Amino acid sequence: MSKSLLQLTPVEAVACCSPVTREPLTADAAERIAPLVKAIADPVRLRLLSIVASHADGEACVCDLNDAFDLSQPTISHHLKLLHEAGLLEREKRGVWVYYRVNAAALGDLSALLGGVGA
Amino acid sequence: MSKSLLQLTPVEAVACCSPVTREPLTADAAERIAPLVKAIADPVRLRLLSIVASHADGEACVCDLNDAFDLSQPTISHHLKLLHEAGLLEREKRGVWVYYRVNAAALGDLSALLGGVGA
DNA sequence: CATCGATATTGACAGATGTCGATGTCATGG
DNA sequence: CCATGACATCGACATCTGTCAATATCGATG
Repeated sequence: MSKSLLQLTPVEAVACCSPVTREPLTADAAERIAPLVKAIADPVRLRLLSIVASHADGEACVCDLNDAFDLSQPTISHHLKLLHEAGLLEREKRGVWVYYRVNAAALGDLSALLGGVGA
Repeated sequence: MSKSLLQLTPVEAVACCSPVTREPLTADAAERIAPLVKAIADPVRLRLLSIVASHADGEACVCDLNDAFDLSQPTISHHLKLLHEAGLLEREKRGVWVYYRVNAAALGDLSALLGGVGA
């Protein structure tokens, strides 16, 4: 009943791994983790994530996000899509507007993966 | 006496910032952090970092690293250079061999930046 | 149902990135 | 001082990525 590995979002595929500094990553693990890191390896996406995360109610409307950047609306939409596909942002449409909120566990897993604070 | 901002390695430029989830990143901060994230946003570099970090004595010779991959020596050298320039790996030449070790604080800062475990 | 406004998708393009083979550098050993 | 072996640099190339303008989709509203 579980999804095949290839259907997992990057976030789901990462939740399992021990910290990077503890033991050598396997090639497979690295291939699964890298897309998640890539998702935040861009200044615009870092800001998007940060704005959503620190926004009141923990969610932000796309309309707010567009205004925060000097970029076209399709470009912002593109970055939001990447963050969503990586599993870092959740998407909810309410009426005409679309709201994004961060997947809190995702950033935590990624952080633990790097810092090794977790088990 | 301090280096100008542009001379800082990505790692040095990041050590100052509050967690991504606490308050919106400024455009400047995002531009400084992104290169550090980019440095680990590649499966080969993730593995290199992981192998070095978990290696006995905390350091690894390039000769060991080359053997761990099915890639050409220049390619590994290239990735090591990127990690070094980002400030994540330190480089020491001893005789004919070159040893890399991780900048422990660097990964920690990055982890804290994402996870917000720090202040 | 015609329109409008919010968001997503498409197509195109310039620039960045990962890879390799060839070559350079530099310390060591003969 | 020449050869060798370890590592870095260079130049070329294919692919990936970020961006935009144009267009599509889809609720809401008159």
